[in-house]
Amino acid sequence: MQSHRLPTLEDVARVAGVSRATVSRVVNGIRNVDPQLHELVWTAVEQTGYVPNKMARSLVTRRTGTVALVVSDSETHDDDPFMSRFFADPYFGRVVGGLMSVLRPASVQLALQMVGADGHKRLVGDLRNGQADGAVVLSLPARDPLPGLLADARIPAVLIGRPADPVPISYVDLANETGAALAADRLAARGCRQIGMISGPADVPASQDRITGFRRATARHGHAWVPTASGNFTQESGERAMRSLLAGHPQLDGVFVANDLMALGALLVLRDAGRRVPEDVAVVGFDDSSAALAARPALTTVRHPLEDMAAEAAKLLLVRVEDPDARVSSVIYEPTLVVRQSA
Amino acid sequence: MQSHRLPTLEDVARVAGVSRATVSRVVNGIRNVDPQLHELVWTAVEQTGYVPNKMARSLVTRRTGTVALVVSDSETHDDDPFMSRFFADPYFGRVVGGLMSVLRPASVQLALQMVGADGHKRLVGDLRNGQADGAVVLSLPARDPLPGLLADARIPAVLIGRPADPVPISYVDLANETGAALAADRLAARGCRQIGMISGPADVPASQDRITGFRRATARHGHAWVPTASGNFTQESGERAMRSLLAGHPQLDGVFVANDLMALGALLVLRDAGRRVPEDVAVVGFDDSSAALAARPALTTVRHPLEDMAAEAAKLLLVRVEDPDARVSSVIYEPTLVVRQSA
DNA sequence: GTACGCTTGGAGAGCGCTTTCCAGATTGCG
DNA sequence: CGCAATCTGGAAAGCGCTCTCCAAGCGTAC
Repeated sequence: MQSHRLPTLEDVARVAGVSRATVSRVVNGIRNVDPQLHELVWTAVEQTGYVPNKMARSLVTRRTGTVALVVSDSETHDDDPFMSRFFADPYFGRVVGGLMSVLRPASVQLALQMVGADGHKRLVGDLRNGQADGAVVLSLPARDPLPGLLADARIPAVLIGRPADPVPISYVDLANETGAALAADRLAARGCRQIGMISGPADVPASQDRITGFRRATARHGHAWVPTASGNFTQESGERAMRSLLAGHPQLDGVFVANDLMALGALLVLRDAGRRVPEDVAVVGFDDSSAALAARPALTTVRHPLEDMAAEAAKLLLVRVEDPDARVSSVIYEPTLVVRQSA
Repeated sequence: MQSHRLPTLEDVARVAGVSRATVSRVVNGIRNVDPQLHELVWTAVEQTGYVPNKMARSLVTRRTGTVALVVSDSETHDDDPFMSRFFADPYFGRVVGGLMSVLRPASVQLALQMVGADGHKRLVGDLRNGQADGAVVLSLPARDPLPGLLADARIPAVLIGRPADPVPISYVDLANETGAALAADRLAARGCRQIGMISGPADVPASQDRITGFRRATARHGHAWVPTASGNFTQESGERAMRSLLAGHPQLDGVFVANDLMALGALLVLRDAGRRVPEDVAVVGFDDSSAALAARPALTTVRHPLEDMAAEAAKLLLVRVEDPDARVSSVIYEPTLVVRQSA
């Protein structure tokens, strides 16, 4: 084992009896190098245990081989504890898993970045000079200025979930409206007469789309008006919303809940209220997260292929990193309904 | 906005009319620099929009300001899909959240690294020359060689969960035995006569400790023999284990389940079998994950302060990065029992 | 036999930053 | 008032790598 200093290109060159340039060419597999020299160099590399220094390489190539996963919450102050709660959400893990599935084969690193309202400028600065080659952005709140800043700075970036305001930036998203419509159709098909909805926060695009899509579809089925209570995507808020919905509309016999976690809460409240699911009240969730399977009765829900979407985002980003002038593009995934027991 | 080239130290120096060295000193807050010059330099920095280039800085300082979160699964081949499943586990998110809570205030980046059996050597190589300043290791399988390799290479590293074999490396862990004993005490206090256990995989240290601790404590309470079924920490495996346990020991009136997810499964099976919880069968889980609260009845469980532990791991790592010769240390957390409804 | 084209390896100029070493300026004290 | 001691800012040497020239070396054709 080397004492302290790690072997450098120089060392390998000396051992192999060639110049640094030649070693560099061999290591990077470039150009025509005499096969004999090629061989010679490789043995020298093995022998010295040489590993190229990433920093030095990046300094000249202007490439880091890293992309950032930016969790942006512009409404949160930088040292708020809020965001750590976000990490516990299955959402986060699914995204990471999806990203990794394409990043790892491409030998690209993933660096985690959290940024609150105050960090936007610094983040863009850091990104601009090679903190990372690009960024996948998870924009929590509505009207996040970050996508715009990123676009202005010409930093390769891909959003997961469409931006609230139109911005020239690539993104992947789910056809949330279609998904919500699927839920509405199911409820209607079951013959529900009095349909309600538990929505997410009103200012999140994905949440808005689910509301719009659900309303439009129920209207098509003859339900002019759908009572709605809103939560913030946590189980607890789902319980609260269900309680209020039930209080206002006792004959409710079908409800669409904008995510599975809230649906879980709704299920508990319904049970406590003595309603059978799905006999008395049919429930449809959204996301098809692991919670949906864990629920009793198992949740009928709209499948949200988050892993695939994250993987696609990673692919788009990689393309964009390769060619910064590539066309801005978006990929919209079609949700499907997963029928289980709750509706 | 600059056209293409970002401003460098040189540029700032020219604008301020001083040398690069002086700008560097000011930017890094070093040495005595004339307050007037200091001021001058800062305005030049603002004016040019200068952001130090991390790569160049790292190249000379040998510091990256990044630590890696290594998810090691030496039993998995590098392109197995297994690990992506791991990300969806709340465990992962809790660790990330805990790490971030100390890394972010310290302005240290977190880079995600997954590594299977084949990647160990490369990982160590990459780490050794400045991929990252150190690593927090999440070692999934038993007998992972990685901790040893890391120690040999003198790479600052901290494990979450004790290593299977003794290795000179820092770690944080939970007093799993104590936790299991807490569960046993609770079951005994409730007057359970026929106690069973659903354990995790036999080769994972944490799992072993829970088994040992539970057996020892039940023995103290006069239960010489505890029937045990094992799972792999998933809900589904918990269901299976519960079914087999119930089949073999119909008069079971108390069960300790080695994690909450499996406990969730056990609860479902018990309900299907017509057993009331906790009246007929008392159930104690482990982890106090969000699943424990979501369960009905809410799960009595052993609290596993994973976020705190991860935060501590980050602190230990930071210390070690600062002083590589710091003493190897371990921090063991004491679990507590969270009594809810299931026992 | 000379000229010309092509291949191949080496020299060397940076990439942007930190940091050591030194010279010049300033101060304190005899 | 002079000399040593102290402080400040600049020049310059790298950190390890890539990549653009350039000079040989070789083969071919005239």
